[in-house]
Amino acid sequence: MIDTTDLTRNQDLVFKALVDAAVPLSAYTILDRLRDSGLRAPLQVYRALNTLCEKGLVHRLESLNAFVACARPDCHRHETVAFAICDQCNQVSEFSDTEVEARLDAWVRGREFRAERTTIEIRGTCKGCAG
Amino acid sequence: MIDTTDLTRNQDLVFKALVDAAVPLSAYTILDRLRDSGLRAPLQVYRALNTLCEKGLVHRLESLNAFVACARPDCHRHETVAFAICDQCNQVSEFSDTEVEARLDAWVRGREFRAERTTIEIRGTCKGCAG
DNA sequence: TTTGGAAATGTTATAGCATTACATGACTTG
DNA sequence: CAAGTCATGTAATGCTATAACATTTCCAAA
Ligand SMILES: [Zn+2]
Ligand SMILES: [Zn+2]
Ligand SMILES: [Zn+2]
Ligand SMILES: [Zn+2]
Repeated sequence: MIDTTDLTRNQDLVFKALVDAAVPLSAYTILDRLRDSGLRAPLQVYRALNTLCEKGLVHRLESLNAFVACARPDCHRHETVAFAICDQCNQVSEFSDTEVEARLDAWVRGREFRAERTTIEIRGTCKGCAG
Repeated sequence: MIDTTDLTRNQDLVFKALVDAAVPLSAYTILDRLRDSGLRAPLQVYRALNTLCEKGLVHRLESLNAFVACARPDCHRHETVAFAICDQCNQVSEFSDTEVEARLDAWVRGREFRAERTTIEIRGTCKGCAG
């Protein structure tokens, strides 16, 4: 289980901003929303985001250059998490698939490639927006 | 099979720069390497890259903000291509796995999500660099 | 041959994302 | 207290990508 009690002030502000948004936010959007709370510079946000990502409370979405609060407290049981991202409403669905993990792992092991971090992002349109 | 004969001047320059490099390059690195060939502005490179990506001759690597020449002339038979990227030597291995595609497709179809573009990128260390 | 449309190009400026460098402060531990 | 570590503050800079607009090239239809 993930611990949210030992966050510093800035980390807590950034995390709460992402949880409130419920959709991915860029670092600069987070900064704008936290200026009234005292944040002044991008680096304050990026530092908090780095720590939050390391703790697994936040995920970086590479194809958006944005960050989203983790939707699944147990996602750390998986090495790899996948994201389905709706380009209309920005909703993100986070999931994992052990078979996908196994196939990718088999591929890299077969080539003696040491995997550190895997990104899986599906961009498209969600059910509600396609309707 | 992919056709490389109908490229415009700028597209051809950018494509050859990527083929020569054999590793991913950022748009600005490409621009630097092509200044002697007449390119002056980022947009000239980005426009060529967009076209090359649409044709499937080039892939964008989201986790690097960089571009790489397609290594597999037949990769278009697959909706989805995966990349193993060595952070030491920058070598990229491009592959596809129909089972991975099928599992991801099953997930999105189950939620009536319409997938447009899927990114799979594995960052790590290749066999040669791990020693 | 002319003409009109589509696509590519050239150029400047600007917007958006991320890090470097350095100084300061808070807190712990011996 | 002194030293070490971690978080913070601030300014400056660098990297990535697009907007806006003018011009040129090419090709096909009239
Ligand atoms: Zn998660
Ligand atoms: Zn949607
Ligand atoms: Zn390819
Ligand atoms: Zn390597």
